[in-house]
Amino acid sequence: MPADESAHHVTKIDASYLESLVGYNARRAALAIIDRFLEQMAVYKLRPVDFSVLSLITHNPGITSRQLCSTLAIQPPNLVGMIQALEKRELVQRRPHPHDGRAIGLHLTAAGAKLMQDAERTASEVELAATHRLSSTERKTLMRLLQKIYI
Amino acid sequence: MPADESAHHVTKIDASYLESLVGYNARRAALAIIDRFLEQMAVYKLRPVDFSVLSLITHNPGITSRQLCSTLAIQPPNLVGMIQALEKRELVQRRPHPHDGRAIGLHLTAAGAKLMQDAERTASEVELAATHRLSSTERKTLMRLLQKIYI
DNA sequence: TATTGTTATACTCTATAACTATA
DNA sequence: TATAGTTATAGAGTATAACAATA
Repeated sequence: MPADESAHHVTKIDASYLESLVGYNARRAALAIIDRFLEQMAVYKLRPVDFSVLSLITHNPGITSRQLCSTLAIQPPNLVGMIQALEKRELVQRRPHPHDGRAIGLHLTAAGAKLMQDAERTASEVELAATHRLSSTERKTLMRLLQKIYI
Repeated sequence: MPADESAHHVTKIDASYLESLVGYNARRAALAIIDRFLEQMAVYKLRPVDFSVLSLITHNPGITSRQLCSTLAIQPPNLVGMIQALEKRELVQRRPHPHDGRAIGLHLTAAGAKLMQDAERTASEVELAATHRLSSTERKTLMRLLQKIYI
C-alpha cells in the first residue's frame, strides 16, 4: 500500500463501521421490506401507513384519530387527509364518539373489512418472503429485540 | 360485550397484529434510534445521511459518488447537493479519479477526519444508549438478523 | 452504446402554527 | 385551561427525465 492515498481508487467498499450500528441496519432492513410491501400491496392501493391505520381500526373498532396518531407516531394534521381518502373509498366510516363530543370513532365498512382480510394475509406473506432467510425462531427473536428498542 | 359495537370506545389499543410484522418493528426501532441520533449529532451538524456518507469516505478514501449511491441506496441527483455542502464546509475534498476521467474520488480533509473521529465515537455512544436494554450478545444477534434481510 | 456526474423538477413525507368546537 | 379534529403551509426527503463528458 503506497504512502500516498491520493491516487487510490476503491474496488471493494468497506461498510463495516456502518454495519456495526443498529440504527443503520434497522433502517436498511425496514426499507428492504417496505420495497416488497409497496410492490405486493399496490393491488389494494394501500401504502404502509394506510395499511397500519386500517389494521388498527380493524382490531380496535371505534378508535379515534388521536389514538391512531399516538400509536403510530403520526402528526394529527398528516392523518386528516388519509382518513378522508379512506372514507371517500368507502373503506372507513366515522361515527360520533359515545362519550366525547369532540372525538370521532373510526370503523371499517363491510368493504373495508373484506379488503383488510385479504390485505393482512398478503402483508403476512410479504413478511415471510422478506424474511425467508430467517427461521421462525429467528423472526420471533428479531421482533422481540426490536421491540426492546422502541416500546 | 354488547352485540352492537357502534357505541364502543377504545381504552387499551391492541397493536398486536402490527407488532407481529418485522417491517413495522424495524421501522419503529429505526425511527426511535434516529430521533436520538438527530439530537446527539446536531452538534456536528450532521444528519444520518451526511454521517453515512462521511463514514464511507473515511473508511474508503477515493470512493466515488456512484459507489456511495449504490452502497447507501441513494439516487445520484440527491447526493450532489450533499457533497457540495460537505465540500463547502471543507470536510470533503474532490480529486480526479486516477483511472476514470468521468469519476471523482472523494476524500476527507484534515478537518473532516477530525470531525469524523469525534462523530463516530458519539454515534457509537448513541447506539449504546438507544439499545441499553439489549445485552452485548443481543445487539450482535439483532444486527446479524437484520443483515440477513437486506444484504 | 453505457456510465459518471449533473441540472431541473415534481412528488411524497413530515412538521408547525393557528383555528373551532367541545371537555 | 386543555384536548380532538382541522386547515394552511413550509420544509425535508425522494424520485424521474434529460443532458454533457468520458468510457
